[in-house]
Amino acid sequence: MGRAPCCDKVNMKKGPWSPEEDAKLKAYMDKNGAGGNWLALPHKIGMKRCGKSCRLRWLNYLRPNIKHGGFTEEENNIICSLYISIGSRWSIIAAQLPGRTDNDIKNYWNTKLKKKLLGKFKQSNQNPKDMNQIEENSYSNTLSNSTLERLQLHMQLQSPFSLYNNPTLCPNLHPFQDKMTQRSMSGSFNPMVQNEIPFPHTKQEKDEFYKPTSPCDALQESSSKDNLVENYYNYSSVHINASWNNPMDPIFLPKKVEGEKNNVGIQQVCALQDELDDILNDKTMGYKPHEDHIAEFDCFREMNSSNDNLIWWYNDFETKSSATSNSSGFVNQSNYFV
DNA sequence: AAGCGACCCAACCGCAGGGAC
DNA sequence: TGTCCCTGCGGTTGGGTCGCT
Repeated sequence: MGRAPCCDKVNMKKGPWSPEEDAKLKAYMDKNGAGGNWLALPHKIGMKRCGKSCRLRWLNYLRPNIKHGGFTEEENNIICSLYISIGSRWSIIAAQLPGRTDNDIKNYWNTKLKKKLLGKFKQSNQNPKDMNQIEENSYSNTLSNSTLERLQLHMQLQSPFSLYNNPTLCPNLHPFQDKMTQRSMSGSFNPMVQNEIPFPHTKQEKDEFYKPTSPCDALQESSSKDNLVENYYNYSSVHINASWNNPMDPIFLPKKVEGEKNNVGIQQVCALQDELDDILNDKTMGYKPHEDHIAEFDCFREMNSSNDNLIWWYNDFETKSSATSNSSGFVNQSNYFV
């Protein structure tokens, strides 16, 4: 027994909306709103449309203050940052971009941004044999396309010119995150162990975490600690769902390169957390990146600046593959945590 | 001018979650 | 507590458009 359809699909009109339908829906919505029942709405206004279709049309097209196309550099950066951090949570990403809909951002990402950032890599025919090996790799096959894309972007951002590797541009870590970063650099950090996930667990850690470190934090300190805890865990749940409950998720994988003093992967994740934390908790009254931030965090220029970047992913696999006798870079990396 | 493929984006679909009963 | 219904979300589809040959 399948779920009953949301409406009578036989008599429902599908496909593009006519100007008359738009006008009808808009007039009703302007006057009455959906009234909490989208499914009943088409019947009320005498339209042969599914309620879900009406809702979608309203939210994505007819709603006031909707912007279409013309994404700015700032919006590009926000989308990139959030996608790398939380993945395809389009509704969350859209919530940070006033006037943008999740559908719009999703389409924009799939048709423009993703190709700009990843296209060169995928189109390059270098080492096709090795690419096949990557395809056949058992671990990479267990990753979703979204995760693989995030891995590629994540590693792309490890360029020395990337924002998150530039101490003058990278947001300061919260002392708690900094501490966790140091722990990860010292080798004592193991994300396979639940208690190692950088949440404040003990009373001492929680006190340290919530200690004000800036005027903005001090402002938050004035609100109740319960709210802070709730906000932090609400925010954290985004990360848990996105990757932290899956230690194999690439965004969670620190880059382990012999001789590297800083664990860049963890720092990037912490920086993204910090940034996203600000956004989600509205500390910045809306995302307003510094001009230098925008100028330097320019993925596209990075991609175009060096042909070396075209083979960054392959090289990373090579590095890890040669580090041990195991031929699979991914397997090596996953074994690192076991 | 016609054919073809690539690209774009509005719209659809199925699923998950939450609230009401 | 379980079921039903509705909403919201993310993945996918397919028709329109554009550019190349």
